[in-house]
Parts: sequence; structure tokens; C-alpha cells
Amino acid sequence: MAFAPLDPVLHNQLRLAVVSLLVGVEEADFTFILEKTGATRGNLSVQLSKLKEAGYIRVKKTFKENYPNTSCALTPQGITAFEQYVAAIKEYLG
Amino acid sequence: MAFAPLDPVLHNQLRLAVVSLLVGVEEADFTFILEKTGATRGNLSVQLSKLKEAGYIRVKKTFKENYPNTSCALTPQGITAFEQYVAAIKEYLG
DNA sequence: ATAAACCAGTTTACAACATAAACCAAATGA
DNA sequence: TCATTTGGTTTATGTTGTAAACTGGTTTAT
Repeated sequence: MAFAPLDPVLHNQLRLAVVSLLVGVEEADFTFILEKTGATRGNLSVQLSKLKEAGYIRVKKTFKENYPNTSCALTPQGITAFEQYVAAIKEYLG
Repeated sequence: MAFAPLDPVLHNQLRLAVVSLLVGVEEADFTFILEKTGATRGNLSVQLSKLKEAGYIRVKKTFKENYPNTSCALTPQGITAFEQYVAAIKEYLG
């Protein structure tokens, strides 16, 4: 059985939710993620930074209809990490 | 929709591993859990306390062949919590 | 009998983390 | 023009996770 280590970047509720979302849509902006996850803006900002720092997402900042717009997408590394996390945690779930 | 909250007591690698183990064997002592999880003794001690405090395990301290022996088992609440955690996190895993 | 090594844990100290609150800057509305 | 809204970021603070240090006793060796 062995209990494979769980990637600490992904083993966090909000970061996992973000990545889970991105796996589905392949591109999402800040506000969309905010609504889907129910997070606060501050927390989301911090966790997106961490995902970016880990190389799991890329963040594209532009302006959309005069407003700043932060758009996120998974990187290949992010996809791989998520798949590995899923495989790893399943060992814990019986 | 999705992203049900993840029980913070169980959303921890070592505590989850412990509960996962206990679901299987229905009684295990400190050293056994230590070996199966690869944790340090200090960390295991702390996390067992938290599981106990949460009411998820019961801890029985006895002596076995002259040495102190700490034996753990899941409580019904622990079983329920684990089942709920499993159901919740599956929503994140796609 | 004493010392050294070992067993089975607990306590503690500190770094890392998670999060809400406070803040910032530009855009729009009254 | 003054306030409110949008779209975030930074900061402050409490919470967690963990290794190191410690306790209390046992076995082995001398």
C-alpha cells in the first residue's frame, strides 16, 4: 500500500479546487474561479501565486473591457502533478 | 455544486494515512502505525492526539511485555468522517 | 551494580501555511 | 466630485506541521 507522498502544493483545498476547475475548462479568469470556489479574493490571489510559482499554472494579465483581467490555465506540469496527486490520494481512500 | 468542504482533521497526510490504516485493520498499535506510515514518533504522537480529540479514534494505553503500548481504533464517528471525506474529495478528482 | 543502549512515547519550539482584513488603483455612477 | 464598484494585491495574525529534545522506564553488557 505504501501511502505515497501527497504533493503539498496540491494538498490544499483551494489550490486543489482551482486545479480541478482548470482541468475541466482549460482557461478561466479570476472572477470565474472566485465564484466557483467561493474563496475570498485575497486567498485566491495568494493561492494562484503559489500555483504559478510551482509552475502548475500560467497567469495572463490583460485588460478586458477596461478592467484588469487575470486569466489562468494549467501548464503541462500542472496536469501531470494533478494526475499524480489523484493517483496518490486514491491509495488513501480505500 | 462541487467542492464540498474537506474535513480539516482528515485533510492531512499523516492523519489520513492513520485513519485509512485503521479502516482496514480495526485495531493497531503505535509502532505498527509508525512503520506503515513512515512517520516520526513525535509527529505520530501529535496526530493521534488530534484524531482522538476529534473523536475519530479511541486510544487504549496498556503495557505489553513490560513496555507501554498504545493501541488505536476508529470510532463510529471516525468511520463516518472518513466516508464523508472520501466522498467529498472525489468531487475534486474528476 | 553501574553504565550504555534501547523502547515507547510526549512535549516543545519554531518554521511554514492559510486566511481574512486592510489596502490600492482605475472605472463608473450619482 | 464624491462615492461605489471592479479586480485584484499585500499584510497581519492565528493555525498547523514537524523535528528535536525530553521523559520514564527496560534490557544488555561489564
